[in-house]
Order: sequence, then structure tokens, then C-alpha cells
Amino acid sequence: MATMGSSRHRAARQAEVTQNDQAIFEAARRVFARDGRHATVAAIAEEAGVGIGSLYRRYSGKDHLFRALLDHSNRQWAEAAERALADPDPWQGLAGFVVECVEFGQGTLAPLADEVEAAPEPDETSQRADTAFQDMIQRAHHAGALRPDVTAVDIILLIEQLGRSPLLEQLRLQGRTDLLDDARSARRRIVAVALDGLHHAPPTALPGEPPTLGLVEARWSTRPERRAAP
Amino acid sequence: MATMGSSRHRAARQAEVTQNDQAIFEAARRVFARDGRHATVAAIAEEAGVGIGSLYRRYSGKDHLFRALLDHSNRQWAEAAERALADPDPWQGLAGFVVECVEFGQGTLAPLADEVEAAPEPDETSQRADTAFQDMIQRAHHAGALRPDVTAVDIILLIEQLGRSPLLEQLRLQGRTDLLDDARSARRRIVAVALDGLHHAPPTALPGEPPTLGLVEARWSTRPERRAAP
DNA sequence: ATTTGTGCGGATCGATTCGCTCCGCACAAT
DNA sequence: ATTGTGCGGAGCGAATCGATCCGCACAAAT
Repeated sequence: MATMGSSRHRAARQAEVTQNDQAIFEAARRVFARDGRHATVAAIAEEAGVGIGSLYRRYSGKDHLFRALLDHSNRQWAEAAERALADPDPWQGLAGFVVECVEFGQGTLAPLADEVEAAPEPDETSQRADTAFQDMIQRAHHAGALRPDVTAVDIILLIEQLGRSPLLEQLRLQGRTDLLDDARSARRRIVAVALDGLHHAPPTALPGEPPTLGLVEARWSTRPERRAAP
Repeated sequence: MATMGSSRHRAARQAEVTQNDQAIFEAARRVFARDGRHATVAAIAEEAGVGIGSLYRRYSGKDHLFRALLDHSNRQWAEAAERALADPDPWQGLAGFVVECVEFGQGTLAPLADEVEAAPEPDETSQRADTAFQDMIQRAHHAGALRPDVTAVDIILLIEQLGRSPLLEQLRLQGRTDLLDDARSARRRIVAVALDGLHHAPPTALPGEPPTLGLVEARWSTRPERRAAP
């Protein structure tokens, strides 16, 4: 996707450019989440399938990239919280919020807090988000849907705890793209279990198919060639 | 604890030696779990409060150390599973097993599978463990304590998912030893939530005190000096 | 046809960090 | 005194880091 060999028209060219924008940004999120303070710009470029130069064209450096990711993360938190409040059902709103945040990977950037000079200034967006989040919890409590002894902080930590998936990360690293969906589905079930643990109501059926043992054993298997042939 | 300045007797000296053994081993577990494939021997030595030389006296290198950790992990898995089966209450046995494994950090070594030449040969210990584990799940299912739609693999992945605690790891890195117990307690609550989600029974009260918001915000705070004065 | 402009991949830089070796020191036993 | 043991860390060559820079491919402008 980085090569621009077959582009013929101006519009197509521009599309490729913005596609690279997105590829770099998403790759950066994945790599920062996976490697934490050991994340490298080269790894980000490779994950994006892009040369290092193309990355430095858009971002002045590692810090710049990281700050952009933080902003994006704040926005997602705010939007998801407000979307949750818009749901007429307090519990469905909360449950959807948790699933969204886990799959987004909220909190996976936090461990880098003290590595980068990133002022977590309480800007307007994050304040809006925090009150929306608090309202959401309170509403679920008041409706009797959320068990009374769990707090907002519990839920923050729960999201953070499920936001990373070591299995998913390793499979991606191994190039086992065939198993990614299974792994995602498997985590989705665990989220559902946790939500039932939060819910003040009888459990709902777990989503998707039960994960196979092969999913767990995949990482110990002999590596199936790092990537496809060039 | 590495300096041996004040030892006076032979027994005390030996005690310090074996204490270093343990310190290195446990530090290695923490660092491998925290840094994954980026773990370095220097980091392990520092975490253990020990010189690099002392580490290389005991282990021929990184691989050797890692294999020793794998063995230890297998033993824990087997012993915990058998301990669980020894519990007359199927559910209590399973729940205790999960808590034990999460706090031990089972599965945190798996992401290193393809970095090190580590043959995960199905030795006798791990086979014993696997059958014990399967029996444990089956017993809980049969007793009606474990909700019928969760599988053994679900539980393996759940343990793996909760085995790492980004918060705990970062607080340790920041030297905030004052918050470690709070963070552990907070994760313990999340495990309890998940267990209630697994349990085919009304929820039990969450353990410990609710976590404070300060716990989450700690990592963004201005760093309180990396370590104590020398 | 030629020039210009843009986005790109990656070789390459000096600096840093890697796994690991080696050596001198402190202390107890001989 | 001598020996033996465990230790901390300076320092080795190799590898990797963040960042720079340059030549190429291609479309638009001339």
C-alpha cells in the first residue's frame, strides 16, 4: 500500500497519501501499545508498511507522534462516553462503552506517561469526557443495572486491563493474520464475562464461537515464515 | 541486599547468597513479563539490585534464564491445578486457582515464545497439569457452578489477560512502592468481577476497598525522584 | 520534451544500548 | 599469608537507536 506504482490519476494519488497517513497513525497506536517504552519509530514505519522517511515527513519525531496519539485517545474517550449517554438504556450504554473502549485500546498509552514529555493538561475535551463518564456510571447505578459495589475507577481499570491483548499482539507479530479474527472474538467473550460480572442481572449468552485450543498453542508452533514472499 | 558488607558469619553469608538467587529469579520474572521481547539482562540485574556479574555466575545467558523461568511456570501451573482439585468445593477450587494463577502471572512469558529457542516439549509435569486442569473445569461444569458456555480455553485466556497489570508494572518502575498494595488490591477486585461473571450463582461481595482515583492518576503525576537517595 | 514539485524508500550518520567477558575487591576459611 | 568464593561494574565488539538526507518515481506545469 505504500508503493505508488500503479496510480494513474491525481485523485488516486491523493487517496494513497491519506491512506498512508492513516496507516502510520494506526501502526503507531499498535506499536506504542505493544512495545510501550521500547517502541521505536522504525518499528512503527515497518508496521505501517512505509519507509522511515515517510513517517518523518509527517511527524517531527517520536514525541510529536505520541502526543498526537494522546489527543486522539482523549477524543475517543469523550465521544464514546457521550454516545453511551445517548443510549436510552443505561446498561446497554455502559456495556457498549466498555466494549468500544476495550477494542479501541483505551489506556494502552498510559504506561508511557513518564517516558515522554506529555503534559496531560486537563483540556476541555477531557473534562467533558470525565463528567460524561461519571454521569454514565451514576445513571447505571441509579437504574440498578450496575452492581452497587463497583466504582468508576474499577471500570477504568477493567478497561485498561482488557485493552491489551498479548495474544493478539503476538499473532500480529508472527504474521498469523488468519487467526486475528479468532483472537479478537475470544477476547470479546472475556469482555462479555466481565460485563456479566458487573451486571446486576442474570448472565447473557457469550458472543461468538468458543475459542479453539489452537489459538493458544499457535505462538509455540514453529514459525510459518515471518511474512509472505516479496 | 546485594552488598555483603555486614555479614559476619558463614551461615549469614550463605543466606545472602541464596537470597540473591531468589532476587535474581524473581526479578527476571518481573522484567520478562514487563518488557517482553525487549527485556535485557542489565534490567534484570538492576531490578534484582545485583551486579551483572552475579547474574552471569548463575546463568549462562538470557536463554538459560528464560528456560528456567518456563520450568518454574510449568511447575506452578501443575501444583495450582492439583491444589484446586484437592478442594472439595468445585467452584472454590476453580476460583482459587484463577486467583493464584493471575497473581503468579501465568502466561506472561508466552509472548516470548518465538524470541527464544525454547522447546515447549510436552514433559511429564505439563501433561499432569493439563489433565488436572481439564478435570477441574469438567468438575465445575458438572457441579453446575461454572456457567455452561465457558470453555477451558476461555479460562486460560482470561488468566492470561489478567496476569499482566500495566498499572502495577509502571508503579514499580516509578518506585511508587507505597501504591503497590493498592494496585494489587484493585486488580484483585477485577478478578472477582470476572469470577462472578463465570459463576453460575449470585455475585459475591467484591474484596478490599474500592480503588481511589489517585491510583490511576499516579503515573501522570510529576515523577517523585526515580529512586531514594543512595 | 523538459522542468518542477511532491511523496516516497531506505542508506547512512553519530550516539546509545545490547549481551557478555573479565578483573579487582571484600571477606571467611584455611 | 594464602586460598576460595561471590560480588560489582568497567569495558568489549556488535547491534540498534532516533534522525537526516538523498535519489527515484510519477504527475502537473511549462
